[in-house]
Amino acid sequence: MRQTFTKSERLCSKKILGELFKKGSTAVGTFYLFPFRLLYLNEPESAEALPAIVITVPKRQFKRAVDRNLIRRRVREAYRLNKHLLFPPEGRSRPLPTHLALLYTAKQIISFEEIEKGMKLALRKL
RNA sequence: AAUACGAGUUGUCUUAUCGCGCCGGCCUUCGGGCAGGUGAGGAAAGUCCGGGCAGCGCAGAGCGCCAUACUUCCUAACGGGAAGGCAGCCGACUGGCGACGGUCGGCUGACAGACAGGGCAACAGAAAAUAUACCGCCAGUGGUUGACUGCCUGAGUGAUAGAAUGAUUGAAUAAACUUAUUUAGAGCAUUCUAUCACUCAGGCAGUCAACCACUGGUAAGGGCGAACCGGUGGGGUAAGAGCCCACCGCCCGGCGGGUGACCGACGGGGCACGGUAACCCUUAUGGGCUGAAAGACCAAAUAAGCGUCGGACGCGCGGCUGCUCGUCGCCAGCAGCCCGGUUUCGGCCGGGUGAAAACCGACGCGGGUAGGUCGAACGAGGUGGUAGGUGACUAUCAUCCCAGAUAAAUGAUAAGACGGCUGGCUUUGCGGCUGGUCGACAGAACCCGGCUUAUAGAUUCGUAUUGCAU
Repeated sequence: MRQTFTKSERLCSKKILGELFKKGSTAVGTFYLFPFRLLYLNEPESAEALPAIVITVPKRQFKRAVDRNLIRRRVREAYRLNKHLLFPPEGRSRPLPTHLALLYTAKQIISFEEIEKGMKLALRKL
């Protein structure tokens, strides 16, 4: 599959974001896997589309906008290059999430290889 | 050449793979696809000033609040900038006995007003705001001490003169060498007297010095302080003092120069007028408030409301008069009308009459949520030339179009180059080969003009110092 990352794959709606980050919601699945915390949401009616994702980097940890930009771009690249793992050749056992949030939780800027490693594990787990 | 300081410029590059936003073009099964173009900064940062723009507010005036504060200019505007003035500091040269000044260069300055008014000033110090007098200096008075001078008294010493006594010596005489006597002279010693000198003691007087006390003069000097009532040199004085003089500084005056801040020489005044306005205050000037999450528009959903249509349900049953129709009654239609109670009025209640509304559905309007569009990328615009201006800057001509996202693009990875640091091998050396590591500060968000702050490295110019060569 193509390694694109278009607008439809980005989660922009404030409403869905609010739903995703609402505490205690049963519809939201979550797990932690270094260096990310993942939040995801299923909506059955939109079946085979790619999920819309959002990446967050905490401002508390990284004061400079330059640093946050760098991390976000690395994470995005890691997702873009590895999102084919969401569609294993033997077929999915669980329904594909429609909305996905990637929260960067590491305390410092880490290299692209490490981010990619974590991203692969996370996508396989999904 | 190196280093330091100041002013400026710049602030990594290339290729490959996979991607992203925007633009117009083509294709499209309307989901999108294709190739092309384009895509972070000097500070995009801080959000400290100023403006554009937008909404709201707004008769006029006053008070309050905030900001600014040497002058002139620049600018859309500014708390920004330019040029200039003044003050302070530093450097070089230079004049003067000195206080202090002159010229050039650099740096710094919230640099309006302290006779409009009020307030404040720790500690130290004698004294801190109508000055004062601690030490000191000077004069006078009194006392003490000392020194000197003069006089008086007493004592001592010495000298001179006289007298007395004593021995000695010379001469003469006598006697036996020696001795005796006489005589005069000389000096010596002692004593006394007188005079003189010196020393000591005492007294009196005077002068001087030191100390103490008091009275007065003084503010030169010392000392205190952030600051204390002009400074220097001379005269003057008991000591001193603008007390007097010259100069320096200050104040006042008109004159001249400058757009102005201010400057200049001249004349006058012996000199007063302390600091703090970053305490209140005064004066002058400016400021309406809020910010693009402003604001405008489109608009799924959806509440109230409105309109149209349709449906369903309910109401209709009181009285009188007249007219019409009618053979009369009954019935029907038309027209008109109120009645009672309370109340100041408006009006209210009940009844009556008439009308409307109330229910459901559909559609439309309206409204505006999700979402979207604009605001919002041609501008106080960039670059170059010409002209004006000391300059900030302005005018004009030519030329260019240069990010536009919106949970927010401008990237990720790899390789190489370049530069810095560093290790190894090699070379007399220049250098060569090879490995490692690092490549600053920092990411547009409505747009401009400034200010401030951050910044590895490279580089230009100027100044200073040092080294080398000539």
